[in-house]
Amino acid sequence: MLNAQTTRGPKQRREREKEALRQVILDAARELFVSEGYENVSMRRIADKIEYSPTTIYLYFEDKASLLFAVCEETFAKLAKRMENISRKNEDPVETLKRGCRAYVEFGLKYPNHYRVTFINHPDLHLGRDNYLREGSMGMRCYSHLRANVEECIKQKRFRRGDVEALTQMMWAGGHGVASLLITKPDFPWVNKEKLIDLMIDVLVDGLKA
Amino acid sequence: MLNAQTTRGPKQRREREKEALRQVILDAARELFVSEGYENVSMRRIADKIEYSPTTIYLYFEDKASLLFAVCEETFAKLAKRMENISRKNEDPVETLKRGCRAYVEFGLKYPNHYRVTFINHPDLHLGRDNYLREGSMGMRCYSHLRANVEECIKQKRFRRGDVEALTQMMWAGGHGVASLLITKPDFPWVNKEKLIDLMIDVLVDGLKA
DNA sequence: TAGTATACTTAACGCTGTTAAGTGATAGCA
DNA sequence: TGCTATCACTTAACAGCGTTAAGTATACTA
Repeated sequence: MLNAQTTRGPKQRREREKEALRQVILDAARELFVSEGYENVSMRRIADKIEYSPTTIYLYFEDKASLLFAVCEETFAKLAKRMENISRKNEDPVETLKRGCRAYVEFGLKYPNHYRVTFINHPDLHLGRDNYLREGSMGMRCYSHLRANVEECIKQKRFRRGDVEALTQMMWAGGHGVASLLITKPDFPWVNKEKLIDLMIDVLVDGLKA
Repeated sequence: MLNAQTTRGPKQRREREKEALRQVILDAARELFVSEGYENVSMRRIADKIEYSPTTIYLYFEDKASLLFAVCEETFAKLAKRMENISRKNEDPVETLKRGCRAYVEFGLKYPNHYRVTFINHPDLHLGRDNYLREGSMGMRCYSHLRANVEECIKQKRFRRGDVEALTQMMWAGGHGVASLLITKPDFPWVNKEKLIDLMIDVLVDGLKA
């Protein structure tokens, strides 16, 4: 029984090739989505880039939104990793929370089109396809991490208020407000971006402190 | 010279009729945009609704985005009025600021599709068509009003910090963060909406207080 | 009353996401 | 080794989109 449950053989080779093409499609889509924005990229353009016919993509992804969803999961995973690194380095929970929020906003500013499609636009939302923050997703992992941060601050009695869930959502909303406005309204006469980010985080934390 | 610079006559009548049709188009567009969202409404659907051919719309508006822009101006005007009413009623500037922010967020939640197109989505943004907050626009009027609110708080030494512009933008970002997340992620397990709104505003103001 | 300007429509262009049907190679079995 | 069925992929098409060029009546002017 040499070939039972092996990773070799023609069947396995084809499976690997399928997986490889899936990744090629995903890479092409990510590159185009990030550089030009979801709405400005057509399935035909992605197909052109990888030198396959447009319909081939549909053999690997249900539709355009699914493609976007897969790309977003990768992005979220990166962000989650980044935030977890910050937690490991720092001891003070309040400082960790601040740095985490900062990392979140700057991540958004660094990859604006990515942030757009992941946190702002949500195409086909109204159709109940809001998978981006479902249980077990990378987005939820980011949220849970932020939540743990906030919880630690409360546990150590650094905050005056105690509703973990509400406080987490408020911190998220504060970061998202700054990030999304800076991204979607680049022509507005903003004060210095870094200053605005710091101000939001500092004021929120100040307002919470015991 | 009875007819010199009069408001009557065939020429004037036609002008009035033109203006009337413009408003009919605008009303139809607003209704569809608000109930179904900008992206899900086609020019042909608007045309059907008013029983004209699609091309007629282009005699009154440059393109779909212009139509949206006109609708947004109306929305902004409503919001501006609402905020100005609050200022007139209240004496305490901090309370006024809080109520103004609250009004802003609740306005967004009441007209989510309107808020989407006005503050979140911005189609054709990347093409430099970000007219929504240009000088003299209704959007800018709202912002200026908020700014005046903040300025009054600072003048009366109710706040610890003094950068009017930065503080205004932070308050806006806080409100926008809550509004946009609640609108774009309705499936997320939010805490009570009212509570989240109040929390954000209270914590921000607390963090600013002298 | 003839001619022109105005208000609107018809038909089309080049896109879009998506799908049904078709093709050609390959793998497994007789 | 030869047949068949499966698999990976493509071609062609559908129904829709925003937008525009060209055409047609109608109403006003001279």
